[in-house]
Amino acid sequence: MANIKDVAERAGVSVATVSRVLNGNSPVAETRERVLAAVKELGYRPNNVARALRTARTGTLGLVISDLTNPFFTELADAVEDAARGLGYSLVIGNAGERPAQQDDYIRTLLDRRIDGLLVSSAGTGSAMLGEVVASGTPLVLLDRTVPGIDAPCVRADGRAALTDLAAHLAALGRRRPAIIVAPAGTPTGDERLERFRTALADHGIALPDERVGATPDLQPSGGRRVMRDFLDLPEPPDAVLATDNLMALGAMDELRARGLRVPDDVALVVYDDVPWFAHTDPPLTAIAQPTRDLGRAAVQTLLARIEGRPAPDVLLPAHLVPRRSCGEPPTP
Amino acid sequence: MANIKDVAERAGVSVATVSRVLNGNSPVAETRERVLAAVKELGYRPNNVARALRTARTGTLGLVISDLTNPFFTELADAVEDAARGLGYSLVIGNAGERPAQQDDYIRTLLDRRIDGLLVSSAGTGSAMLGEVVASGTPLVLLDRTVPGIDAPCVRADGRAALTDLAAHLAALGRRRPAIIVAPAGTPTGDERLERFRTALADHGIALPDERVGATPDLQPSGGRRVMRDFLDLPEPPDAVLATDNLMALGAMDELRARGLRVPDDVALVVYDDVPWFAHTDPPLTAIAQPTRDLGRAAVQTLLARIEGRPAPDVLLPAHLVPRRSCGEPPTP
DNA sequence: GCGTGACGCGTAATCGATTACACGACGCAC
DNA sequence: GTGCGTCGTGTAATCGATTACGCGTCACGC
Repeated sequence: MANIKDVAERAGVSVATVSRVLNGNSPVAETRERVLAAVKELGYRPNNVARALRTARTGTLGLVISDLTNPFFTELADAVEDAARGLGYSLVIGNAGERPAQQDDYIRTLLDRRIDGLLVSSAGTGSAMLGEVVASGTPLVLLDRTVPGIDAPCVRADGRAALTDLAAHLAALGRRRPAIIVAPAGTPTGDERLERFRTALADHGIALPDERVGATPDLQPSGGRRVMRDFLDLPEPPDAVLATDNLMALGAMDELRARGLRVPDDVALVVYDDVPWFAHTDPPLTAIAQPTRDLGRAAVQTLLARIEGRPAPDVLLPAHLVPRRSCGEPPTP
Repeated sequence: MANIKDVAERAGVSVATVSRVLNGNSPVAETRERVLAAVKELGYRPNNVARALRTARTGTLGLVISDLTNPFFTELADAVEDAARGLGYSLVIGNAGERPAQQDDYIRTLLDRRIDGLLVSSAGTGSAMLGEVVASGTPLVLLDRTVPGIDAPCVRADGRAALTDLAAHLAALGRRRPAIIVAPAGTPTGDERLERFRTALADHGIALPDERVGATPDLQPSGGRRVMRDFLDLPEPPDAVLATDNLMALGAMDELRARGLRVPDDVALVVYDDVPWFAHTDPPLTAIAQPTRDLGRAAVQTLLARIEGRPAPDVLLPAHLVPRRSCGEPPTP
């Protein structure tokens, strides 16, 4: 591939002039046409590696996502990528697959590649490598999941209003024995959802006892199914279940079907994360929808602020309840 | 961040020695310990940008995927990424969103970044930029979708055996009026699936007339639903429908449910691409499963062969039929 | 005792761009 | 005519690594 020297030779100018014409940093008059002609004839494209070395800017952002095959994160990654591209950045996606070791591996690689900034939706609870990112001075923004002790802005959804609405919704429909399927205790996201759901239910005089709080080790259908099995074996099984992640909801549905129970007649089902599929299930699932695309956009904007040295506060965007038929009320079309 | 010069100074050696210790290219004895100590103390990590400039190897592969939010491609991307990482490469993913212009945009960017090789599952039929990739000498491998006129190996699934099996399966279950939902004519993948399905059915004396071949402009649920609507409005509606993409199948199911029709009692439904979700639908959907992870692995291996100058033929991996309940036969557990 | 080769290491060129600095030409004012 | 500012351009340093080449040291063999 042609380099800047080839262009300079062909145009009969120095490499500095070619660079100036292409970057428009300082005025170039007479020779401009000749340079542009040479660029076109040779099909010259600046080598981004060399440019990055010199300018210490790669034009690349990194995104480490906890599980790319989880539709919520797929959509989030897609939104981040759209936003980044719109601002002239390209994006390197690393998929941690919910494995902290792999996550650290990826962060390491991205730092070595000298990306301009890093977005992380962290798998697991903590990460030694995240401390290193901060120490290295690479701008960092946490996405969807906070990490205690890490000094970086966090962009995520605020589910409180939605959970309040959900409690009211379930109360209005006469559900009295709610249950919740959460990630293992200790994960900030899960704890917060549980806490808030419980509080909101209490406002309607409904209790959420510990035996109807089921934790799964992994965010997978199998875990959701196991918890639902335990719920249904209770002396007083729940009449409404909130799964705080979409994959766990799938497993929960499987168990219900296996027992011949019907949604919403026997058990109401609500899912956190409104992935497109849930509008196509039978019945369509009531969901708590996170503003995924807005989250992606806000995350990139926050990261850009950090890159440019501007102040970047946390961002909390409201999630909202999307009532469908899985709680018993007909949807308002 | 510390660079190689800092390490050299601290260890009291030259930068060349540091480089040699770290790369192990030539023997270094005496000073090795001092260098390693200095590396550790400074937390030195080689700058990959500089290394890439010097060696003309970035250690990065590019993947341009036609639609990342389509679960089939999500899994494919995940598989490619796993395979690449296993071989010491990182992966830049570009999502074309089925827009040829965006795809070209991404390919351009990746070429500018001097990636070592490129994988493309092309959106649309042709692409001027793919020609440029070949011309630029960047190793290229096509994934899942061939592109006529592009001289690059293609890695994809061979659905012929699965379609043959499917025809037999449907015939055995007494289905006599099959239909197929395909991508618009002209896309090699769609044409091939249609052709093969028709041939395989003919072997059982079953016809696939044109009125039961429905094309959608986009690979989306809405398109699948529209085609299914037309099918059901026929004087003789089909008793079995094959959707050649998973998203189209979702739309088709919506239309069936909206009309109160039941799967498989009224219409059998088969979907191309066995994404995890289909095991959780009601009823679980009979699917044609592509060997997604194997495809990803084979694609990376083929690309590596190209990078290293080894011969790289096309790869065809067999898809297979996964019978579930959506055609009427109980699944064999 | 000296040539020879292996070994370990430093010097400097190199990759392809950006950019500080300097210099020549030109125009204008005195 | 001389001095000076402006404009356009070239020269060369630089980013941080890799690596060809060369030099000094040492062991060995004759």
